[in-house]
Amino acid sequence: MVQKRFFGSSAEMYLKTIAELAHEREPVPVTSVADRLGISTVSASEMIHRLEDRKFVKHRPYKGVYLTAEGRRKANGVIRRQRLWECFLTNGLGIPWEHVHDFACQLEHATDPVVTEALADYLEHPATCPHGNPIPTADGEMPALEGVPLVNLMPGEKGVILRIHPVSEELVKHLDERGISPGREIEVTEIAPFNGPQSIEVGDEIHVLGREVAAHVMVQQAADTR
Amino acid sequence: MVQKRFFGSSAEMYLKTIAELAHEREPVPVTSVADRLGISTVSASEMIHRLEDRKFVKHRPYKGVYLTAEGRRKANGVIRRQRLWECFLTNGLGIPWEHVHDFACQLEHATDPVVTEALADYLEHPATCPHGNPIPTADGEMPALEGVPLVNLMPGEKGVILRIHPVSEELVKHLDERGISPGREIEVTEIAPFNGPQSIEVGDEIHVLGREVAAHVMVQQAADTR
DNA sequence: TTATTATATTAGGTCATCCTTATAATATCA
DNA sequence: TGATATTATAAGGATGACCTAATATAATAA
Repeated sequence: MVQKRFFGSSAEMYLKTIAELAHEREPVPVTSVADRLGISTVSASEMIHRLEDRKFVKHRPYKGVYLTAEGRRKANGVIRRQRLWECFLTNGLGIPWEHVHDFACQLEHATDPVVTEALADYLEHPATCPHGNPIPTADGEMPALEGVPLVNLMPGEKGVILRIHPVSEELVKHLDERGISPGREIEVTEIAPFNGPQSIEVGDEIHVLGREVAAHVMVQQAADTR
Repeated sequence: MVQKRFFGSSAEMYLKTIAELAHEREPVPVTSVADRLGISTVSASEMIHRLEDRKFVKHRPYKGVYLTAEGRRKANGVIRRQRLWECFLTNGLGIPWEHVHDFACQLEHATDPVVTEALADYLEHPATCPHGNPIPTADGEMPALEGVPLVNLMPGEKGVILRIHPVSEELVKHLDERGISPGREIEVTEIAPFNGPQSIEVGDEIHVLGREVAAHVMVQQAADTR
């Protein structure tokens, strides 16, 4: 029987999206939420009001949305489920890591807490998903995040890729095609003028990354040894 | 992003339900479908019309519903996903087999074909789910079913439990508590008068099963050696 | 064959989630 | 400060999946 959930997968997507956007900018503009979810701002606004009624978010008109403590807990729960599924899909089922994001996104809304925790046990409580992003704890805490956005590095600076913010499958695929994945060492060789794209050395190759893309790649910056 | 499916999980539940009820009686009365799904007959009727428009079922008023070839393929796809998940939840995650039914039911509607087949590979293509029910093939064929309903056995007749029709978690739990699970040998010791319940010997114990329940237990009947 | 029961349909509603179009309010920049 | 751009809200609709109550029709059993 199709069970009635006390709130639908849509609401979960909103909370997750707000949480993901929140550590780029807080408060999160409603417009960004709408864009990311591919819906109209009117609909997003509507839903955010409903989420506010249920005390999951706080909306400051013309500023943006914040998660409440409860909302953050819920959002982290969703993210936990998604990232655990990503681990399983990649490591268990052998699905290429650049594809698992969307599959996991479907599964995350259909996963009972009992299944989530059994899955975590089974996977031996991984610290991160295949993209390198930390997996929230069972009680809804997000582990502290390290690293700086790749886009902040200046020419000559080096680092190790920590994680890729999985905004979309296209982004992940784009990076994967350029050999950029967690653990790889990179060096910024050049930045084009006028806030232009970065040239990045990965292994023996040099790739050019737009700023938008590089903003979603987090690196552990190496001590500058020039 | 929440993807738009060309039809929702509800429709999948209808098809699955019709398929499950079909080998008890064909055509399947709309009332049975409604009962099983816990919805009104009006709603069921409505949805069945929609499914008929899409050529998944054929409805004969006052008789019941049949699946079309296409509908059966779809239904078997859903059942395949569910039963594969049941295998994983039981054998992989160690969730007790009497609990996995509902969890798998949630997951089945959120599972991409790519994931389904990767899962099947991972599980090494099991023939049956933990309840003993056959898993349809990737192209939507349901393997032939053996066995007779336990309720058909007469006192003195013996057999081996092949599978339990997973109608509900309660049914499975009820049977599990009485030691009735696939592979067990049983003997009918008595049938109470007036179409009453059966007494079943399992191991050293004797349990009494209502006819409704016993109708969902399929057995491989042993040659009568009295 | 008729009365009873089972099944189907019609009409009118609810709820969540989305939409477009139009207007109002605020922010920001020149 | 005033003009422009951004953000919010209001109004009206659409859709899918459900509901109840009332009525119509077919099946079945006395």
